[in-house]
Amino acid sequence: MRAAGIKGWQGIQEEILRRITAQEWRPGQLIPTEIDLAREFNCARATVNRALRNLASSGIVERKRKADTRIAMLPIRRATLAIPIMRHEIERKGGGYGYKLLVRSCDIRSCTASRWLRAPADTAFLHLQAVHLADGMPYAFEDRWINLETLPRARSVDFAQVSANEWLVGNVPFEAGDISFSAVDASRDEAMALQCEEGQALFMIERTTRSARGSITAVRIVFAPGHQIHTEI
Amino acid sequence: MRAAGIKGWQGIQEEILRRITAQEWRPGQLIPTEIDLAREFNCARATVNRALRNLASSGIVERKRKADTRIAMLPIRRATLAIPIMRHEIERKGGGYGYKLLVRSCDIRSCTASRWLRAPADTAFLHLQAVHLADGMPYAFEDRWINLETLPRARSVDFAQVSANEWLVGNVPFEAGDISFSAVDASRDEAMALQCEEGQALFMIERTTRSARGSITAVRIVFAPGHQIHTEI
DNA sequence: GAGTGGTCTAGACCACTGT
DNA sequence: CAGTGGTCTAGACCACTCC
Repeated sequence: MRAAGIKGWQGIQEEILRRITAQEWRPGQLIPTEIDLAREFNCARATVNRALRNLASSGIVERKRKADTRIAMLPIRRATLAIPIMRHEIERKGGGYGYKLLVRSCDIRSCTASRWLRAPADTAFLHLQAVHLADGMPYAFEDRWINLETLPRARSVDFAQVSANEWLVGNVPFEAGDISFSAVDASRDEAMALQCEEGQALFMIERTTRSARGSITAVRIVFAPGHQIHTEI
Repeated sequence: MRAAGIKGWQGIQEEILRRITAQEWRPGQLIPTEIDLAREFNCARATVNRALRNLASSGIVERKRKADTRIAMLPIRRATLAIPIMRHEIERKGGGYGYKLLVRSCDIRSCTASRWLRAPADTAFLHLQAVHLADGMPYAFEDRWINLETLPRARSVDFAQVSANEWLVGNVPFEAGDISFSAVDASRDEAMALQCEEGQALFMIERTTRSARGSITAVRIVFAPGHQIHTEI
């Protein structure tokens, strides 16, 4: 007979969480093996596995093979946050989307961009600057470098109508990359583009993306004052 | 015979990603059912399910039951970021951790905090302000409200030695909550606590946590200038 | 070498949802 | 009502790692 209320892998997950928060299992402690838990909960090992795998992806437990059975948390949590396309984000908030290209320079060499994208120093880039608008008001300012060695097609694209953001989504092999979030004081250019005061605090996202063939693009996006991103745990 | 190189649920995932980026399957389009894919890849449906479930959790595909079979992406990506304990974060960066409690006020009523935590207007709170230090330098300033109705134990805790951050981890039932990230101009208090200029751009995290018994705590953390959080996709 | 987690399979039942 | 994804089971093999 299974304990009352323990149903499915989610039920098992909840029971494990309960034991952790009730201090029955303490941070750093090893917990029983999948087989033992399956016996206890009277279910298949795969079900326990699913629960523990999910807990591991949330950072609640750590799993290694063999005697490093399962270690309970050294408490870290993971939050997942959505990285939408700018136009979708604005339209979801009920705003009318607008886009204005400010700068488009082809075949630029930039040490900064090369280092950022870990590309050879003489790599040719397409440099773009643009503003995304919500109901006509500046929403975000985007400063982007596109690697023309790995993405020569971009050379012939006029980014006046379609933002690089959207074009890349539809035209680029699946990407990996890093993302950073931080806060910066608005530079003169950014203040001008976003119609805010110089020095105002702006939320910034920097990201690089790369494919199997090499680095693709690096972008720095600063949002109009007050922007925030939100997620639930 | 299975197609060359397609092995396991990860292989299936990669093949699906390849088809998406190769434009064989386009954003918004329905893709074959699990059963059909299992036949094609010559594997069990559970294996296909695992691949598709993972893609769904990354935001690459959307899944609904029945005819809303599987819709390929309206391209959103999800990043997961770690939410560590302040002390661990600082120590991982190689800094010596320090902590200084600035304010501790018990049985405070605050309309702002009540609204923030969706608690009744006359809820009693414990109000804390503290600074986290890395190698003696201000690292983050924390302004926290703890709901004494749901967590009366907190009343008797002296948070001078152990940060609320850590105490809560070890003493509070498993939590849900929201997190927001934004950028703010340093207030006078924050500038003082962080030894920076008033008005400087600071990275801010706001989060609330709640348990089954009700809301627990709300906290606003501002980091010293230059702080950034990082993740990979 | 033995034990553990990672994964796969073949089959099954259920819940939801569009027709 | 029928079809789809969500989940569970019982059994199996493999890779890695600790002893």
